[in-house]
Amino acid sequence: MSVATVNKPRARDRQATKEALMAAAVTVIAECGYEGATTRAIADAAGCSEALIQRYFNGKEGLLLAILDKEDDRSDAALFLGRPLCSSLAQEAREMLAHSVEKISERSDRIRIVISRALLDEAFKARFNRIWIREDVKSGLESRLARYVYAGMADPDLDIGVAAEMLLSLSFELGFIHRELLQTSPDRTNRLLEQFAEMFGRAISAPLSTGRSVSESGDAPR
Amino acid sequence: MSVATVNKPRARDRQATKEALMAAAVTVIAECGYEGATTRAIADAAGCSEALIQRYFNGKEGLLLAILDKEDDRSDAALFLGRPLCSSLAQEAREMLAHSVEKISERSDRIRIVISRALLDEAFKARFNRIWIREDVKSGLESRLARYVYAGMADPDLDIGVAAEMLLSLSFELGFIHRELLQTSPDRTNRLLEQFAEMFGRAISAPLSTGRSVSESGDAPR
Amino acid sequence: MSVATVNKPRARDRQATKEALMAAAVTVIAECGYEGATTRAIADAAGCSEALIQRYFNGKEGLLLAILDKEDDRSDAALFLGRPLCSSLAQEAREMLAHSVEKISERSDRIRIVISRALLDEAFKARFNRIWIREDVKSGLESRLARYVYAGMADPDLDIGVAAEMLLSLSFELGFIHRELLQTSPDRTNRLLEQFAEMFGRAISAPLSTGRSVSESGDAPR
Amino acid sequence: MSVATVNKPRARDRQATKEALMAAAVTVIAECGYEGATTRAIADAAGCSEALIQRYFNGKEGLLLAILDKEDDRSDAALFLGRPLCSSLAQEAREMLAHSVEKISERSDRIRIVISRALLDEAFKARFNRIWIREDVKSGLESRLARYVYAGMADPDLDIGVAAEMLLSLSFELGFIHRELLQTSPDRTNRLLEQFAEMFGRAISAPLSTGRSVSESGDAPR
DNA sequence: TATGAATGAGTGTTCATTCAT
DNA sequence: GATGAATGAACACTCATTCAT
Repeated sequence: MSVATVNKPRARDRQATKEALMAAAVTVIAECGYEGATTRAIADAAGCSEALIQRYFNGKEGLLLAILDKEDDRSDAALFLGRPLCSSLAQEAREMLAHSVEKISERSDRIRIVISRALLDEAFKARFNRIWIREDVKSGLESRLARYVYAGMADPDLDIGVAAEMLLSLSFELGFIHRELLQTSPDRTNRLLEQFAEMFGRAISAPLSTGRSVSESGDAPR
Repeated sequence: MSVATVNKPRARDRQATKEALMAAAVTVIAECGYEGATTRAIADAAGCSEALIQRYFNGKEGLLLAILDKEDDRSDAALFLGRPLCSSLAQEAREMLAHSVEKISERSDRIRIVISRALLDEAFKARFNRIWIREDVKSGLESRLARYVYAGMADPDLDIGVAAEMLLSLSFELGFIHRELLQTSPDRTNRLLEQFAEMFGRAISAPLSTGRSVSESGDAPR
Repeated sequence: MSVATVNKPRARDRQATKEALMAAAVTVIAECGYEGATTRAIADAAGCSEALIQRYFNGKEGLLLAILDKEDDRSDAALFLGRPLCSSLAQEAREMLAHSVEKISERSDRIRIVISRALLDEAFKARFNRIWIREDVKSGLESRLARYVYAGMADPDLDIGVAAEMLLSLSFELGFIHRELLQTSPDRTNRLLEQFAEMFGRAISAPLSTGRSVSESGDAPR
Repeated sequence: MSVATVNKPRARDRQATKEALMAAAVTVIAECGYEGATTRAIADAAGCSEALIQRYFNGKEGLLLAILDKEDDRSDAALFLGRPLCSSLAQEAREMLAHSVEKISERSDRIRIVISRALLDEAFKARFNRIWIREDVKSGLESRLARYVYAGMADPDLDIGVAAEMLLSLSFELGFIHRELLQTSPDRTNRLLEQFAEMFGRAISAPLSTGRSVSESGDAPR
């Protein structure tokens, strides 16, 4: 009614508003937790009205789901999988781990939110797994490892699938568990990364006589 | 008068009620999430009045903290660390992983609750890490690995600390991430465990010449 | 340009849309109650935009008022009042009641809505009564009854106005209260209608003092 | 924290609070309509906290149901039915109508609320009818009328059940429709009551010859 | 003109917490 | 000490309405 009535009416751009809400939600939830993040706070952060969370996402839960669905990004893995093979398995592991750690860290807020919720909500967990478990990524990784086997660099007796799984596990450990949960410093994470890669290389390298010879000596200590 | 008071459950009840509340809280929170778990539901599950959560734990948050503190259990790691060395590194890894996976699964509810919260609450995360990162466990594990090195079974050039960290990482991956988050089946988890152990053994085994020379000295430490 | 505008539905649509909105409102309100009926649901049912409720009716309340005003339909009562007199008062009552019950049932949704609201909203009730209480209908009915008196068929000592009121009361009872509120079956309603008509006939045809003296003659008519 | 912190903590009397809430609800809903009556306003009027509406009545709807259930009062009809017979049928009708009108007017707020809602809510209507349709009252009334028949004062050929229904209909018309909906003045209501009673008496009195004689003259006026 | 994006005031409801008993 | 009645602040969500396009 008075002069100061100019309440910015926000751009009338449905898509932009939806994205502003999703970005705001990630920020606020990462800070306050899912239930701690009020729709009011999210709307304020997005610079729009609370009601739009209901209209566009069918409520707060829908907003979380939309964030989860956005996690379904096929592009960055493809990027890595398309690169030429490395000169050694250790180097391959190093680059794969480094790539993963970086990608995870870029999306760490979203991942924290989504995993935190998945741990306590069965339905959400199921949906999360449908999106998170990337069989294409795993099989892409297996293909690469298979090429090392073919090149005589990796032990043909090993289960390539398990090796791929181990690499994925280590990347999640370094990129998420250490960095986001245990708060390991970047320096230490990098050192671990280097040495995990080294060890992984040794673990699946074509057997030098060592592995065998040692097992021949097979006497248990003590 | 004084006689009649004997009828009422007294003093010792306090401790029993506290524990009933904590157990109820774990159950209810695991089911509904932390904020989804109402004090009413917890009190009902514990068979007492809501007000006691206030009195005994200084509120709901205090109850969660009490649960976290209970995680600080020094006993089961000690159990494993006290066992005799294995006949091979792969076997050592196998037993360590199996032990961890079992222990984690026994406490999976509490761990899920606590990690879910730690991911989104900085203060809680700090407290969690003070309790969760068990330097004693890690150094115990390093000691065991060192004895394999001393026995010529492990590569003395490798960083024992990193190897221990890798083993811990793999155990968390298998015991928690796969079992609780990714819902990997027990069968597949066991298969992964076997092969991770195998690969870990190869990763840190002594290389060719070294292995031999040390293994010649082959007397078990201790 | 001028040709193209013909493609767009124009001018006459305004009235059609208004009526679509009113019809939709009756349907939706009858189903969900007045406050339960959202403008969105009404607009959807009418196949147009919510904003038109604002533009055309000046808001939701205005839409209700428009519905109420439509109740002001002079035609059907006239229809009945224009018919020739019946051969008996019971028959007159029967036909009048049947006519009313039918008319009420045709408009039962609108009536339910409007009465439900009138019961709890003084202003609305006043407006409702201005429209609902049809003095013309009542006096038309009185005229008819007067003609039965004139014909010697009805007791001239009775208050014709009261008799008309009684007939109107009974028609409302049968047509609305029984059918819409008490959910009396159509069969039972019809049986009541027959006998109410019969009793009404006896009530106003008997000469005053007769009650007792005639009872001495004790033969039942019919 | 300051001096003025003394927020009356209300008597700790569950039953009293429940009744205060129900009374407040009747008042507020009668004034504002069901949906217009906010739980906040009801709680304020009752002098307690909103939360108690949820706790005690399971929400606003439950509060309305509780009000409806209170309508289930067997006592006042019994009062009337226990009285001695009157000297005439007209007098019987007069007293019955007067009694009903008075009882309805005493509870008019509750009845308005409950009927207003029943008109637009099928489930509520069903529940309302289970409580409102008092077969015991109707059969009590029939018994009384039967005694007039036995005394030779009422026509034995008439359907006593229908006569009772008519009386109940007229009482509802006078007591509720006229008084609460049409806002007929008390004076006019009383005049109608007197004459309705008179007419009812004539309607069911033992038959007179008039009926016959008038029907004999059977030519329709006009 | 008609639309639909946007809003803000206000809803019923929840819940950890307090406190008289 | 233990209870449960009571609370108030805060919640997600609704909806009639406004207004730029």
